[in-house]
Amino acid sequence: MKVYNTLTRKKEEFIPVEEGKVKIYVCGPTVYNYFHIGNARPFVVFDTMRKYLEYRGYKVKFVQNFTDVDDKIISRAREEGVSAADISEKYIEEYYKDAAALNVKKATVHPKVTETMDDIIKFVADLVDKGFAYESDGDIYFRTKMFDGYGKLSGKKTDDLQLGARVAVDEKKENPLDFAIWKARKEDSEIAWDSPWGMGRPGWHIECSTMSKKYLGDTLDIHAGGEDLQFPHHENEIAQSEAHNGKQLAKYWMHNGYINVDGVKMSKSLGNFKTVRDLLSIYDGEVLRFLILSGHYRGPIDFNPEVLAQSENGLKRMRNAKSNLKHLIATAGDNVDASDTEKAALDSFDKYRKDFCEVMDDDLNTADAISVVFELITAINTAVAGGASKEFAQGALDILMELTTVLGLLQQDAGGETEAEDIDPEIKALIDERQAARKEKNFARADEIRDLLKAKGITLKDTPQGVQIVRE
RNA sequence: GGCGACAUAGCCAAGUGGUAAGGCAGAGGUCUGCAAAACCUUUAUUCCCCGGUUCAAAUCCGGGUGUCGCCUCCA
Repeated sequence: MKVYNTLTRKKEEFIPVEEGKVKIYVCGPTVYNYFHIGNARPFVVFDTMRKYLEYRGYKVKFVQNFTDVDDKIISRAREEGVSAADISEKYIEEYYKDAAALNVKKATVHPKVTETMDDIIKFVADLVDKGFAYESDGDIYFRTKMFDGYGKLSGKKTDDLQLGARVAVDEKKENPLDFAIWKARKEDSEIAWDSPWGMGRPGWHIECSTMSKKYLGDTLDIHAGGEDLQFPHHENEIAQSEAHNGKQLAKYWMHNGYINVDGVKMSKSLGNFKTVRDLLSIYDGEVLRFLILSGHYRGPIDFNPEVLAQSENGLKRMRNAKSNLKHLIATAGDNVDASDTEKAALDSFDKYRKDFCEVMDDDLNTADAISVVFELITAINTAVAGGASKEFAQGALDILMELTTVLGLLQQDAGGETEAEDIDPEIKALIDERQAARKEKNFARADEIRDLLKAKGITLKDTPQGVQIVRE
């Protein structure tokens, strides 16, 4: 597999540090609110990376943190008159709900900053001991000019950075580029931990350095996140970790592009965001996932109702294929074994498996992978046009599900074939009545019943194999 | 000011030297009592513009235009 490595600005062959195993760290959310669709992008993209690597037989250890101490959490807690922990715990729970709706699997470990505090303090103390950090009025700052590689990820040269352009230069620092790794408490009511430098809390960047080291060791295979984290967050992580450990932090750095609104980046500060929670009341999670995966992860996605509708319709085509196959299986009756033609068709589907892997191997080209799935679906639908044996329909369903599962699509049983015994007797009676009416060519009554059930979210499709029942 | 990304049909989108995938929407057709689903046909002489290299360029090189991003917290 090839992946684009931000560190080298090139696609490189992916070779894990340890054969057969992959260690991934993805920067997780700061839990002070529901996450928005822009935040969701890295969750979905790197979850897909993980699923694909697992599909290819790698053992993946996937770590995604929760930043549960932060200015925003503190101020939110203050506004609501509750503790910081109340806020962070609530939104961690909400994270899990929304992530599940997007078919994002839980990480192997979801560490929290508050539970890693001893390690963080030790990490900071080590950096001070080594001379890479210094105390100033209770704060600890990282001495960027001590670290030779500073700027190697973002491609920034320290001389070119326009200092103080957007934020006032802090005279507590030796150098304006230095960044806080420990912040002294400003008032007694603020949440704080005891440290050799007094009561305080960690800076943002140090958390990820400590948590990734704690759970994944000195060198990870893949460190990932949104491209806005490249600088300063990831640059600072490299500086801290490599200064501390003397080893390369990550072999591969992967960054996803933004989700835009009217061509402008969606962000909390601009206020032009849509939370996943709100979107889920209109679209189901797989539609959002489909949208995110329908473009290459490094490119931008413009977010608007039209692309959502397109994703919804595209996903519907996939769901129809699944549901039609299930209906064929359920109604196959005596037609059990595949014919020779069907066997040959089934064998030919292996082409799509190969194509799928080929495009995914090329820097996780999920857009092409989706295209391959559509090509498979066309092939299946064509083969199945005059009915199919149970064996064939099952074989076709298996490969369809094999590929879509890697993408995290078609996992929710929306629009599936409903088994006869699952149907409410009242509805079953109506369906039977409609079939009888159709036989007598009483189409007015038949259509009336169909409309009635449609209003209840049950769609009836008359197929050569009998009536197919689809729930919305 | 420094650094970087992007520009392909009505829309979304893949494609880094060999003559434009796939999806959505639209049009026509097949099937159907009608629907639905599905299948078939159709929709870019052309890939922001201008030069250049090459037998051959959306793809490489040079120049330009436009949009966006990072340099504060941000996925």
